[in-house]
Amino acid sequence: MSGGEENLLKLVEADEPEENDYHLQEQVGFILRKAHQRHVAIFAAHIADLTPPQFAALAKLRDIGETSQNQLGSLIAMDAATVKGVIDRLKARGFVELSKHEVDKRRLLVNLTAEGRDAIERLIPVAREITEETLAPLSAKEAATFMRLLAKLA
Amino acid sequence: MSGGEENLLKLVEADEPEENDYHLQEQVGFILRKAHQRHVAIFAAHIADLTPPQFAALAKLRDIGETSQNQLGSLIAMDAATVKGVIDRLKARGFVELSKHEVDKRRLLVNLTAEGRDAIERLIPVAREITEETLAPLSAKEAATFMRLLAKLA
DNA sequence: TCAAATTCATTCGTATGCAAATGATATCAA
DNA sequence: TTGATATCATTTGCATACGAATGAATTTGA
Repeated sequence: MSGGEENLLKLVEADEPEENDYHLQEQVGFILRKAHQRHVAIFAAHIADLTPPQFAALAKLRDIGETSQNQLGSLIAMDAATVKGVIDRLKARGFVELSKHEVDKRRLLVNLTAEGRDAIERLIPVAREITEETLAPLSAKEAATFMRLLAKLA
Repeated sequence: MSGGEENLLKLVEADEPEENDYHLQEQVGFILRKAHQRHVAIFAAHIADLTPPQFAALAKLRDIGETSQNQLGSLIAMDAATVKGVIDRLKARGFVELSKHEVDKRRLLVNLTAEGRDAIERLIPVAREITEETLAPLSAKEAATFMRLLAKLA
């Protein structure tokens, strides 16, 4: 029972076998946040005049055509408050137009304008480059594995 | 040479072998954003009175002790403007205290208060649960692989 | 049928997150 | 030494992101 015993006891005290140290840098949430930050920076470097959420809205509208604002939001993972701001700004830019649903008067329909369609068609090839650059630190095989696992977490 | 030929030609027209369709749901940036959202939701469910960035600041201060605001920011991946807001709110909550650097008068030193230290010590076990729950959709082996690849992207 | 519950959208408040501009201080270099 | 640079912090402006509250319209169910 020589020196250092107290510290050792402290370590073993807890119910679970927890280490005394905690490394923020190794936590999935912290790294996830950094990886997302890096992606956004790559996106901004390629597409300066549109944010990732704005791009997502246009890309989804291209896929499915006219939809209600909330429906669009749920498809691109934005709550009602967030999607409203995104759509407002896209409307101000002339990329989407809004109209009222004839039958269900609660709904606000969103659709691409010709300009919005041109923009998204033009940007999709750039978006492919952004995806490529984001995944560049990984080999093709690693990238495939990563995408598979990431999808499970999302 | 029967019907559909024109569509086929259109597809092959481009320089690169690009598909005509673009699936937002398969883009790494979009999934990364969703995975991050899910993690933040899990975090909030476990720790209601602190955000992930606030937690990160406290955890890092616990690691390294007193530092300047900007230095802390770079360690937890926040720019100067962002870290200022986070520290301001932690100060208002009594979790950190600020002081001027004696030699370099530009620097603003940040340190944990006793209350801040208590809080972070108490929350670290909860943070381990948050990490665990975030990775729960993956097997242990998958989680290890994922963390290794994610770190390469961050 | 009609009251209760649900859905759609808006608004408000709070918290990141980053670019750009600014001011104060410190460091470097001629 | 001093003039040019660089660093630290702050502020402003803009854009997500989400909880909570609200109001309008629709759907449900007893």
